[in-house]
Amino acid sequence: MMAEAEIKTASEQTRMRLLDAAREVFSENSFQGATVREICRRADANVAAVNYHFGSKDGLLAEALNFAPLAALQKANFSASECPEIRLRMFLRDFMLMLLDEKNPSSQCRIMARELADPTPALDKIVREAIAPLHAFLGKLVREIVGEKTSEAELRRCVHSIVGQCLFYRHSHPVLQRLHPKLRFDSKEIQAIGDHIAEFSLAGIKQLDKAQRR
Amino acid sequence: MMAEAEIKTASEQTRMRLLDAAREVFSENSFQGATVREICRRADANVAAVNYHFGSKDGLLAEALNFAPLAALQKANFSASECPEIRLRMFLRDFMLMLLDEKNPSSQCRIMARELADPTPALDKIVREAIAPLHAFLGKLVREIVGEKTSEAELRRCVHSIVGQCLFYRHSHPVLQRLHPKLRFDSKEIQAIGDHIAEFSLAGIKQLDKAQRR
DNA sequence: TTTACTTTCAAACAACCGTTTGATACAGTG
DNA sequence: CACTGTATCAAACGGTTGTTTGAAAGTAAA
Repeated sequence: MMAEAEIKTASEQTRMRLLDAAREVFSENSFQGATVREICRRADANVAAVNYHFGSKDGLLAEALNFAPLAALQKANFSASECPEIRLRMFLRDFMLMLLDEKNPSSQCRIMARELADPTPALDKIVREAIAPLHAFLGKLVREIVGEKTSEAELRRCVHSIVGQCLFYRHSHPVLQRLHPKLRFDSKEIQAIGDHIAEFSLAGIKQLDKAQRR
Repeated sequence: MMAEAEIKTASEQTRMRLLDAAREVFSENSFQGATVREICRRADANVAAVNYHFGSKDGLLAEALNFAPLAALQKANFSASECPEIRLRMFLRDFMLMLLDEKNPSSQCRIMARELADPTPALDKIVREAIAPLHAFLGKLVREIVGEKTSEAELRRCVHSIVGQCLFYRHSHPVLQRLHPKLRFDSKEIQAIGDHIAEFSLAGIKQLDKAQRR
């Protein structure tokens, strides 16, 4: 019954190897493009292992998703005592590192970004557990910056503008590589991108605030 | 040898039916998700027709792409005599209509947006003929607004911010439907989105200009 | 009509997909 | 030891994919 947390049975080890491989492959290919055979190859497991442990390819994806890191980011940010402008800046830095840094292990966000375009049976879970909380979090943050007068529709569009800028770099990565072959997305460049999005968005948000008073 | 432009041979008619159906199916599904059989079914053609007329599924996609409407938009905008701020506003309205309006026939932009995420043999053509010119066009427009002092890197990030906001609504359409089920993307809402992106971005651009002078 | 060429079509092809099967090895318990 | 449920494995299954084939139909000039 696994007394020690470190010592896992052989079965649990292959389960974890499968989950790791799945996160890798699903973040590199689309759901249709990712194959069970490739996942099992990387996990050094038999093709039947996926169906044995997770029931199906869908089930594997659902279990591979874990948005705890994203939630932790929001929680930490929420309890920070800084002003909302600085908190937005901080969050965007961390979020972009999570989205773009290859060394960052939380490829779940990359899967999430990928699955936006064509829906998967797992999309409902992604929306419920990751996207909806993220939009709510950003909505509150923006609300702190703009006044109460701003309508819900305009607030929502601001959140969309912020998220859209962030996801662009992930979605369009293959394109950006061809447009600007010399550009490297090291952690310094990623931070610069995060800062740019923060400044750009703060100006956009405050302009809306001003237009309201006019 | 086809004297009249309107009267086409039977062969050319099926070619066009195939291209129309291909644009439909490719804009609804990913490249991997779209099947040759479905395209031929909608075009009332035999399965072999695709390979006979276009060589392969790749070739069909390549020929189905036609970015003339997008280029026309840029050209018309470029020769307008308005100030750059208003031209940006105008362009974003038209561009969002092209991206989101189901009644808009130029589904090529929808295919383009779709293909950003996972590359296809046609991606090189898309980048060359559509994305690179689009970024160059927006780059010039933004350059007219900000001064000459702004660095190329920052200018590029502004373009990315604008394009990112636009593409977000196309990419995340399935997600937005679940987040805000009541929201309908009729042409009025699309124009409001375009205007929001314009205002939001203009503030972001000008803030960058001010930060420069500081 | 005969001839030559183009276009369509049903059928089949080879490759790959997710999933299932049944045998086999292996653990832990009595 | 035997027994039992779990985990792995090679192999196969049924289905779908893009593509090819070879015959049939259509077209147009000689």
